[in-house]
Amino acid sequence: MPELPEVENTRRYLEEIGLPGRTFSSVSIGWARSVREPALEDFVLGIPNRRVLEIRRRGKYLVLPLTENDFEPAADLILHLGMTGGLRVHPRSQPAPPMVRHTFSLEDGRELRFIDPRKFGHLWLVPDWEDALPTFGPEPLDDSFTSQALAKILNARHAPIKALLLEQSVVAGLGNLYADEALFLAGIHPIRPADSLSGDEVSKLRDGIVAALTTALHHYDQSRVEGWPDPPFGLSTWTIPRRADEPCPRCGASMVGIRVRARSTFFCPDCQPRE
DNA sequence: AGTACGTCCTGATCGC
DNA sequence: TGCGATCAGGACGTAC
Repeated sequence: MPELPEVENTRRYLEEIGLPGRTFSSVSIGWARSVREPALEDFVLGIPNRRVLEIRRRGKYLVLPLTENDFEPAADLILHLGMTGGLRVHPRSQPAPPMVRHTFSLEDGRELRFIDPRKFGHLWLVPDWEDALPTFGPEPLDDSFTSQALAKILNARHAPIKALLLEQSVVAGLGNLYADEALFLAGIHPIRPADSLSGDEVSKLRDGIVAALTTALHHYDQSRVEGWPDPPFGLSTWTIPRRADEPCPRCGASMVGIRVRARSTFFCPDCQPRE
């Protein structure tokens, strides 16, 4: 699933293939419900003749400031990949892969293709992205993501720590897989109430989050992939097994699978004790 | 306000 | 072997 490392990998891919500086000529929306804002006809009218200034990321969202005069941002195009979304830039002559839901044509003869089998991805075209999206928690790869900042948030909440790690208002960019990975690296049981974590545990959790994300990013940087959904999604080379009864990579005990907030959750009962 | 759960989607996998 | 049922989960709406 596209989480922070997959979205960041996509961002770097779009930079490397030279999307910044390119101008859209048109857009084709193949699934109208993907467009969150504005109305579909206004979205389609707002794309042509606008140039991509840069490609930014906030949590799992990609933000593309667009301009008409090369300097002043005229609007922000926001892309969210949902669960199965991916972006590709191909020559228009190249056959489109399956499940392309939206196509942004570029003036250089290429197309930005939004692949999204399950249609959970979303698009916005707004004056200012910060006004269109809800409040985010800290960006976990920024210097501001300290254990003190994390503790302040977690100490005020009693829900299972796993559930809170999935909330973008707690930490921006974590999803189900990296939340499990971070808890494993920190040695913390996923259903521990957030406000029961000691300062030392919160510190280990912060480090686990950073380690899980940076390890994945390093993996993607070693060999840039076009991003989810398309193999290689190489997590199997380093992540904890997401299947019950498989051996814990650290101690060999059988991994346990439970559900937290209707999300599949895997942990090692020996490395992540309940108490 | 904090917490919990249903909903949207469809391809892959499970189970009888 | 075949086919219907279940699973997967990011974010939001609704309910308590």
